[in-house]
Amino acid sequence: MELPPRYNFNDVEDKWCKDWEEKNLFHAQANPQKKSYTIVIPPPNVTGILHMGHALNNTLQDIIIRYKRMQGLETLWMPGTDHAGIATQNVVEKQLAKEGKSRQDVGREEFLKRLWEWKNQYGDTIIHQLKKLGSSCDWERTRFTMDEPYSAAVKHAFVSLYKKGLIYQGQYIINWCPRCQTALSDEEAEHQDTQGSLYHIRYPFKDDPKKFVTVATTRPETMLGDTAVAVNPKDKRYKKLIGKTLILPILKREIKIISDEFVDPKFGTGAVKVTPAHDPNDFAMGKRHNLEFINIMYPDARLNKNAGPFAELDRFTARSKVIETLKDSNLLEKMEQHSHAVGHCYRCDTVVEPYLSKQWFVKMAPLAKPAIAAVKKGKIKFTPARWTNVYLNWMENIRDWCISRQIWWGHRIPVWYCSHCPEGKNIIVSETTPNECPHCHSKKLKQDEDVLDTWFSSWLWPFATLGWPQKNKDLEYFYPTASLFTASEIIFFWVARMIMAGYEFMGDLPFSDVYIHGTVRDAQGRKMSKSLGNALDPLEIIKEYGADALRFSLIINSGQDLFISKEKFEIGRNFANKIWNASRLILMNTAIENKAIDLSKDIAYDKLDLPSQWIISRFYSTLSNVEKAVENYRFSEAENLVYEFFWHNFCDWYLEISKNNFTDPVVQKITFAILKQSAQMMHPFMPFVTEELWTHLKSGEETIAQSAWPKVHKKLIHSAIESEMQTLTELIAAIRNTRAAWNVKPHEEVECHLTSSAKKDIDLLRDNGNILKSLAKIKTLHVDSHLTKPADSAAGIVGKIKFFIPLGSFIDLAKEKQRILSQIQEQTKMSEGLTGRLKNKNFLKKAPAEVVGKEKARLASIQTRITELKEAIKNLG
RNA sequence: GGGCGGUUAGCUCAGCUGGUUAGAGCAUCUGACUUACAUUCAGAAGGUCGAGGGUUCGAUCCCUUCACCGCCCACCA
Repeated sequence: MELPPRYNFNDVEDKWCKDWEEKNLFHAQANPQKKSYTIVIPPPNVTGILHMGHALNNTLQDIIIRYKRMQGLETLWMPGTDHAGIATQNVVEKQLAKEGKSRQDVGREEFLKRLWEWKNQYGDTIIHQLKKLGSSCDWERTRFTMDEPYSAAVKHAFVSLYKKGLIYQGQYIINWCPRCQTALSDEEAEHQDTQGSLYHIRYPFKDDPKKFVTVATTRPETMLGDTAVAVNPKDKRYKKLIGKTLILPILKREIKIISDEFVDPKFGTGAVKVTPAHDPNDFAMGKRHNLEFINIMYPDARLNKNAGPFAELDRFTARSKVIETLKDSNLLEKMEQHSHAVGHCYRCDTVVEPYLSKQWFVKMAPLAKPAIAAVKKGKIKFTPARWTNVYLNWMENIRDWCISRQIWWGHRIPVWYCSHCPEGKNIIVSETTPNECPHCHSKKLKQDEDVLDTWFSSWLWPFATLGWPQKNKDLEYFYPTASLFTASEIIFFWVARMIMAGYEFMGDLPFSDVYIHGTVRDAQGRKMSKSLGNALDPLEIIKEYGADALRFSLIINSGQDLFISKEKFEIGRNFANKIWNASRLILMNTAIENKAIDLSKDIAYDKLDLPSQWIISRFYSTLSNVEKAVENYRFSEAENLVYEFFWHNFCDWYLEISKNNFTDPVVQKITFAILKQSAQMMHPFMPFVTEELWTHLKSGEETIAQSAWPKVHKKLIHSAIESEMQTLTELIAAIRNTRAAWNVKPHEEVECHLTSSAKKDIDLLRDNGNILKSLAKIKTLHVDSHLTKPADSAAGIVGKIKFFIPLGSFIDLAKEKQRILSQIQEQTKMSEGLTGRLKNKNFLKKAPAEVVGKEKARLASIQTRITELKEAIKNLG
């Protein structure tokens, strides 16, 4: 076999990427003969470039998809990208800015043209990168949230919700990003703790300007929009003042003191300035008390004419000017340090402004109902389970969803206004562009300028990608999907909304399992980000270590949040190399004609020697445990299992033993069959190296990706065999250990005497003498049930087996004595502890008989061991 | 302010219904060019399982208090 000693992953991975795609291997089709297993990819943003989070997310999906595919299910992994409204628009705006232009300069139509150009040029980047990872998506189906059919689905969803009265338009305070100049949903405003100041400002009374009420605020510039001061009706300090008139400083506007339960008497001064147009609470108070709503800002957060002397200033400049002015007129009582959470735009990190504007909203409570019930009933399960509460908590307190965005990249809201009909009656909501007003037949219609929140399209992803609202076979066959893999940040944005959409539009859940994986961080625990410069580029890792290594290393570290540094990828690279070289050894030494070996039929298991029985048993018990682990989403455990089996059972022991017997056709068969099935077992985790090996292991034309997952033969799993072999390996380890302690050169062969009081052991040792001799480098081996310790020999014990290695000139009696003495000490300590426990009446009464029995046996063996050790010391003289 | 998670070897983490001597990888140290692999092999050392209290015959595991770290949610100006 002409395999090179160093596994060349770059070439191999490129080759199979191409091959799989050319064969369109992962294309799924409705097939009533089989059960379906569907995953929809969390669509990365078209602007996205592959980062470690994607790598982890997609590896997880690929593992389970490949696993289920091999298990014979019709697996569909639906890929695609999200148009990512604001994010993408920002990218192209930056491009324009380099030419010194704004989007307004070029106009909507031209700007959209630019966006599409950008999308067509760069939008597939991340798709290509996902392929390099080995993702076995159905690439033929790749979707984009702004594809024509998908857009139709979005419109359909909007219109259908509108018809049910679940979508409404209204003037409310929303989160406004002054840089993006658009509304944001509550989820899109990220709260960051900020050290700010709490300003205490004096508002003088109209009828006694020397007296005043002091209010506290963190945003003093908003005072220019104040239309009242509120106090708690129960607050004794202010009770008498309710209804009095104050003079708003600077603008000299007369405002009233009102009372409202909302006010917390304990915070600040107990008196709150009320700015109904710039604060959500004040907005509510404004409605309750019929206050005036004064908007003091332009959409870019400069102050407008209503701000009087501060008009045209930026909000933060205005803030300091206001403070200065108040100081000058002695109306600033004090400034306190105050830390509070300030909302920031999740796309550009600008401080968001609570801003009064007309927006579209979705009424969420009715949608949440079935989505809550589904999770409570366990129809949808979160893994890890603790996310269930996070989800339920949010859903039970859900607020209406602001879905309109004042940007241009996205699905335009399917609403038209008739310029002839009166306000309020002029709205036309339609899936298709209307020609005329249905009421007055006017043709003067104008479409709503806004587009929909990106998430208003992605919440339809599990079914809109399958052709909804059209009814078709695919939708019927592949929906509901099976599992969804995502990070916790996305639960509210996407997962919760998909569940609601699933029930609302499909009448059924979108998926039954939600797997929430950890965040990938750097070695210091910081999030990976470009600006910090700590981001490891998965593509670089793929180049340097291989995609299999990237995948394997990420997953084996993925118990919770991952702390990743470059060296962590060595484990995967080394393992791939190990697999490669073990295969070389086997392929170089075996001549297998019929490559389809069924270990349960083609081998006389009962006649095999211990190591062969053992490796077969180990393989099937590992396989069975891997299945359990994957089914329960315990991926890192699954990888640990295959790693342990392949490296430390198969390579370290079985292959080492078999090396000497490779001429035996039975050993060849077994070795080959185990390698072949191991490759299959490891394929979901390391698709490339296993696919490459498969070309040498398979009998037909199929790829390993399409091959059938090996069947667990329970009859070939024997714990007795596994424990016998364990005795043997422990004995070998103990002999090696003793040799090392005495500085016996590794290749120097020694004499060894073995004995045991159990006949079983004697048989075991006699049957496997060759193995002992070769692996423990023993020249002459003496096995005897009655044996006295040879002079000048080092001794050791494994279970009931004692071994002696005559060391002649090597031996240092004092040192050996010391060794044995410390062993005696250790054993005595243990036996004392055990004796104490076995004398405890409560223990004997309450502990299960099984445990008591085990402890008794343990004590007995420790005691014999102690006497033996003592004897050994006597023999030393 | 509410909620959740974490604290186990120098580092990163397993330890899945409480029960032998708490495991692995990396790093460290000793030794080995053994013809599959030095991305290797053979060994060693390293832990009062964050602290206190409780439940139990028995606690890394259950309860409780505390400390520190992290995350999420939140309209206290």
